[in-house]
Formats: sequence, structure tokens, C-alpha cells
Amino acid sequence: MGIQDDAAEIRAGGWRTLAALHGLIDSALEKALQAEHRLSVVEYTVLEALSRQDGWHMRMQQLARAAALSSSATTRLVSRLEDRGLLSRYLCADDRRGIYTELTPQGRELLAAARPLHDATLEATLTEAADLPELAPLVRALHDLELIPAAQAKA
Amino acid sequence: MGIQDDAAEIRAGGWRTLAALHGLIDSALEKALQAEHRLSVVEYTVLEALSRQDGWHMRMQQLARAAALSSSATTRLVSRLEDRGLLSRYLCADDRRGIYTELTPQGRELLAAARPLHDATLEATLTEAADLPELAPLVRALHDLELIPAAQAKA
DNA sequence: GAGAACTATTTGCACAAGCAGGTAAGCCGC
DNA sequence: GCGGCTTACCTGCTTGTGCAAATAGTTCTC
Repeated sequence: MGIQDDAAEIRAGGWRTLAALHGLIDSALEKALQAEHRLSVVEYTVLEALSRQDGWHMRMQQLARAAALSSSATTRLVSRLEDRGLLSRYLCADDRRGIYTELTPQGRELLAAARPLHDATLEATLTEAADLPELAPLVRALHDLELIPAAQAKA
Repeated sequence: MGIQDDAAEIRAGGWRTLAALHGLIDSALEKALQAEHRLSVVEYTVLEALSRQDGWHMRMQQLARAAALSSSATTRLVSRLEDRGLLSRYLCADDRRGIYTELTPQGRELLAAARPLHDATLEATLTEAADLPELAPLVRALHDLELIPAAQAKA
């Protein structure tokens, strides 16, 4: 096995670890948010991304990138949330192809209610992962990252 | 904003970064493997996990954990791969509830053909991510992880 | 050693995702 | 200011997923 193979194997191992930790956190958040607030992780992510915007509004495409979704999936996701009264669509004045989405008061309320659970679940899962020898190093590394501006995080 | 909130915000930011990098890699691998070998990432993961087993066989539940899938999804995933002749099922002799899956020669062949593309895509995507200021720290951290034994990686 | 409790796998169903194709709106050169 | 190209969003269709219930086999208890 040459140097090339070693490097590839190291990357593959890192990717397995990353995927494992991601899966652990994702499914824990999914269960918790679904059970308590009937929200999926993507839905929470969208609400959270919206709440972080200056004017609390975003265009569909921005939303799609923030949630790492295709535009068709974004359309339906926004429709679901709109049906539940958590956000509303309205046309851009300047570019009438564009559609803005904006949190409603209920949306902000639900987000405020869900955030503590989200954060607590995240903390609990990270703590749990820190006890697994194969995940612990990545958990430590995550902790030491510089804090990332949210607007860029999912670019 | 108190110390509690700061800690929660750091964890949330780390989670966003982790999710962003995961999404980037996952979709790059998905596209590449799908285009060249009609394999999804999970399917590749399963073949790869099987190839790494001593006797090249695993039970459904092990497979489910290795792929981070529910057991029903695993059933259907194995069925798909079995239909394509990439692996085969056979009953456990000692515990007849259990079902072993085993790579066929074609399965090993396809895996051997797909692995270089997988590894190259992974490398390219990590390189790309290292150029994004918000992902670069995590990429570096990944690189410095200890190599994880594959059998445990997705536990 | 018969029945209860548990485990491994499969199946029915509902739902969310992506892709490809459609429509409406803006932009650009002439 | 009229075609042609591009962009933004929505819809039809197919596929993969999870949950809950069904089935088959094992183990434990008395």
C-alpha cells in the first residue's frame, strides 16, 4: 500500500466519522423536534435561517441554499410552513419573478419555543458522542472551530 | 447574552458547519457515483462495509447500523443490490432468524471499479471545501483525526 | 416443555426528495 | 419595442425513507 492509498484511506476514514456524527446528531434532532413541535430538521433550519436575516425575509433561492435543498423541495417546504401559518410569501416589488418569504408572528413564536429543545438536544448528543472513542476526536475538533457567521455556513 | 447562550451558539455554529460540509461531500459523491456506476452513496457504503468484513458477510442489522438506515430501508436496499446481482442473501445456520448478505464477484468488481472515483471525488471536494473560509477549519481538523477502524465508524 | 417475551426481518402506507419540464418575468441586442 | 436567452419559481412523476404492524424464530421462566 503506497502513500497515495494511505492518504485516500485517511480521507475515507475521516468521511466515515463525519457521516457518523452527522447521522447521530441529525436523527436525534429530527426525533426531538418532530415529537415536540412537529418540525423536521430542515424546517427548523429554514425558520432559523429566516430569523437570522436582517429584515426576516429571504428569497426562495437563498432559502434553498441555506437548507441545502433543490428548488423544488424548497417550494414544497415553504408551502408546508405557509399552510401552517409559520411564514408567508409575498412578491418582490423590484423583481417580480422573485418571491420573498417572511416569518409570521406564529413562526417566530414556534421557533422561540423550539430553540431550547434544539440546543439541549444538540448538547446532549455531542456529549454522548464524546463518549464514543471513534467520534470523540471530531467532537473535540468541532468545539475548537472558530464561530462561523450563519449566513455563510451553508453556502 | 450569557455564557450559556454563547456555548449554545458555538455548538449551533459547529453543527451548521458540519452539516454544510457533509452536504457538500454527500451530494458530490452522490452525483459522481450515480453518473458513473448507478450507485447511491448509501449503496456504495454498504458494498464497502461488506468488502471490509472478514468473511465478506454481514447480517442485516449490522448493515443497517453501518449505513445509518432503518431496518426497513435496509431490507429494500439489499433487495435492490441483490436484484442487480451485486450481493446475495443466505440464511444463518445457527440463528435462522438472521440473514447474511455477501458480496458476489460482480459486487466486488463494481466496488473495485467505483472506489477510485469515490476517493478522487472525496479528495476533490475536500480540496474545494478547504478554499471556503467557513469550511476550511473543519477540513483541516478532519485531516488531523486519528484513523478510525471502519467497523466502528458508523456505530 | 409450553407459553410469554424478545429479536430479526419483511411489508403496507404516507411523505419528502430530486429531476425534468412548464410558465411567468426580466434582460439584451438590434 | 420585438425576438431570444436567462432566471425564478411551480408541478408531475418516480424513488427512497421511516414508522407501525405482521411474521418467523429464539430464549427465558416456571
